[in-house]
Amino acid sequence: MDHKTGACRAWELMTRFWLVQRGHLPAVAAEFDLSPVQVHVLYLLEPDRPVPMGRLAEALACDASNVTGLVDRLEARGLIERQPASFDRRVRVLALTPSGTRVRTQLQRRLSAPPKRFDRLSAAERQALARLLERLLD
Amino acid sequence: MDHKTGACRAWELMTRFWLVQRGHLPAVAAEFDLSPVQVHVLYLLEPDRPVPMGRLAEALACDASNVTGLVDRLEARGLIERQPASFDRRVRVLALTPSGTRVRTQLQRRLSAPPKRFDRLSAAERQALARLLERLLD
DNA sequence: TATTGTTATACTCTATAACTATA
DNA sequence: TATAGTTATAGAGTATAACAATA
Repeated sequence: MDHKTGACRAWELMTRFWLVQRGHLPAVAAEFDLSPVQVHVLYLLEPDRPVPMGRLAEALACDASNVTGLVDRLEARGLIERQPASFDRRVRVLALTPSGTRVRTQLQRRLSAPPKRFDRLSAAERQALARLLERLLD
Repeated sequence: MDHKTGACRAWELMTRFWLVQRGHLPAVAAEFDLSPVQVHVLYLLEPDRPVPMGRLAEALACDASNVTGLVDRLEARGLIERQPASFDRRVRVLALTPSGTRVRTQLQRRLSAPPKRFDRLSAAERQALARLLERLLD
């Protein structure tokens, strides 16, 4: 019982954290003049790692038709571009433009900046947390 | 330096987790025939804890005008209801209906169910994680 | 005067269904 | 035949500006 309770408590807190952060995303996105989903897309597109459009739909858990418009608007802003895929002529892969790469770098820095309440944990505790999360997230 | 790196690594992983979960939300919401933001609203409305509409806008980091339509649709489905606020006649507070309370309970159970990869951590590690997260989230 | 919530408007996000090109 | 992506369409989510009621 303690076993199960412990697991649930930790996961419950992870869920709470996730939903609180979800509430912060619109404001963070607005700092970059982006929408929440645009932030998510940019986050998923790592530099020099083109992603097929279908893979994006999977990661966002949305319909493929939705990705078309999403990509249209990001492409119109010059942040990403469609490229043909060498392995299959039906597939279009997405790559960051130089401009998109710069925005993504700033975004990553912004998202990775720990909030001030992180000070509550000592260096050792932070490392312990990082190790636990690493094992949890692959 | 180790200090700062440790903090960033842990937070970076929290951020990664958050965005991965964000990708899962549409599918979870669909299980309940809800949209992601509707799940978020229901999660924020605890039973017997009426919330002013303006507070909801804050928590979602969205404009107040947006909350009107959001609440309209949830109210039309009989999950929540607007009530007058005793302390200020301009304010409308939101409360779960009995039906909304039931849906929220199921939702909470669904969201709190730890994924199978939680097995990677021992009971002691899960407790340690829960303790660290508790201190981090207030 | 300032604030809470609504309305009108416009644009983005999203899914469904039908389509094109390729496999 | 099956799959990747697009188009057309409709509805939900979102912000801005103007408004009504109340503080």
